[in-house]
Amino acid sequence: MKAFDFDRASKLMPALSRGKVDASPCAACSVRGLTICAPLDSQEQGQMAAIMNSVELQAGDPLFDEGEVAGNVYNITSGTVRVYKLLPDGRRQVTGFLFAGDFLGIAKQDIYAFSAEAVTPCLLCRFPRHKLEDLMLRLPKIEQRLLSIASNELAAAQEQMLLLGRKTAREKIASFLLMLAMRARKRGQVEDPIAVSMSRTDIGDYLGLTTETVSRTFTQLKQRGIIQLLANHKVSLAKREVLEEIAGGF
Amino acid sequence: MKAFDFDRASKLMPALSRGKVDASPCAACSVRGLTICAPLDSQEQGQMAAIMNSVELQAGDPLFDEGEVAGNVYNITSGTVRVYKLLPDGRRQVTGFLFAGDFLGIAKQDIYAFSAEAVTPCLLCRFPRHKLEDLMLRLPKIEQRLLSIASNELAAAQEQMLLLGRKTAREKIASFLLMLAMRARKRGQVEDPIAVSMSRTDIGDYLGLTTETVSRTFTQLKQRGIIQLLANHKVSLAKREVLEEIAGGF
DNA sequence: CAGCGTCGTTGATCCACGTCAAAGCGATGC
DNA sequence: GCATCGCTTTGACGTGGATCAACGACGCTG
Repeated sequence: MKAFDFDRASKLMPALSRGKVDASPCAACSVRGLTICAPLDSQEQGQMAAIMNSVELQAGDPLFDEGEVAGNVYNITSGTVRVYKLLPDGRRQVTGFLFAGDFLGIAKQDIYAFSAEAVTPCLLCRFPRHKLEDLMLRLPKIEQRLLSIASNELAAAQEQMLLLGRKTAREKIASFLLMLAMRARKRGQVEDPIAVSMSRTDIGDYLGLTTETVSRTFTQLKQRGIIQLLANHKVSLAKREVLEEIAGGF
Repeated sequence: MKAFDFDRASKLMPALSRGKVDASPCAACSVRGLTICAPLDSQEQGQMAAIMNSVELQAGDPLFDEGEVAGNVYNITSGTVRVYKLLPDGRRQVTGFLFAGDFLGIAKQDIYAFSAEAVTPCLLCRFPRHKLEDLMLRLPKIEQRLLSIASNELAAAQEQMLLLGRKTAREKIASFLLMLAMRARKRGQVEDPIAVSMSRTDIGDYLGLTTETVSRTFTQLKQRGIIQLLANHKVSLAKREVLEEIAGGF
């Protein structure tokens, strides 16, 4: 398990060393309503901003690795992050994709239970855990929000277990596309031609399939006119009802 | 989705209607150290006990169904509970087994995201959610404990996704047996001849396999001398190191 | 202690998906 | 404009686990 390379990270994330943030970085935040900051008033947001640093990542950059001391939590402002676990022989399970507005870093004890990497270029807000915990004592709303986020993630994890354990390849792909559409809608983005920002390999590792099966299943759905594969990794859900029927109870 | 039948439940759970609890039911509780009550002093435990009801279940009894209004949370005192989700055509994914000391009922919004049933006869402590939420405002330790429980469950869920998406049948069974042993140890029970309280079907639905495959894999491990199948659903982990090697990074 | 129902085991066969291999197909750089 | 590289697609083939079908082994009940 490779440790987080802070020197490399500093070069890759210029904002990280700058330290000082803008006067009111949160005022302009487009995902404020979605995330952990949602229940806070502007004075309280200021307290959050005071312990926050901005982080910028290139596609492929690691955020942290499984087993590492969990020093920070993150809020994604833009971009896509993948979260995954590895088996010793290299088999990988992507346990989630995170988008703008999503929160990252809830950890049992003080050790990350998974690794995280940028899928696309990303902007994030980083909070040192111990400072956030101090702040939680004064602002219990944060802790409540965190519990609510954890509950939602738990429900999503159970849905994903149902998918991994009991759905066919076609049902998995259909569920995946609908999940992307649903989450794009939640953060106010267009949800018909959805942007599929991750590779076939990432999708396969998320759904418990190989890239070949993912590719074949996309082709099959395309040939039946259920989806359209467009340029720039966009996918149109031509027959959403059919997709919903295939997904089966997502 | 069948709603929870309260009348039937009342008959099945005599303790439920009794309402009044013993003077200090928690003092004698054998799982106090493991569960949500762990961080509370005896006066605070009294406050918990005041909003608590005892519940007794027979094997197979439902606790609640997915989609139902999440009115209660539970603490398991003894027995085994299964938590699961269904697809419309009846395919089932067991998302977890719960044992003495485990907490049940963290729900996103106010709707259960899964169903729960007794696998064996069970004793539980039941807390009405709204009363527990009131108590949380006065005892933030409870909320912290709940967040900690949720974090642990999240880590376990990710481990299970790795298992479901990327492990072979043999690796799944090995991981499952080691998980049972580990959890038996945590609650202070014997962990070598482990008690396997659930059926092959339950195990299959937990691991994303069929009963036949579960049975064949058990037989295979037995023939290789790695485990022994004893009477009364007990299994001895004859060669635990081999099992750990097979499980691969659990 | 015989009869019955549930659960577990075993065998034969099938198929959805994995594996292996090679050919498109954009992007990027020279 | 053409070589290169990574990603995706497509094809041929193999296989792990599912399915279908008996059969055995308990535990329960009368």
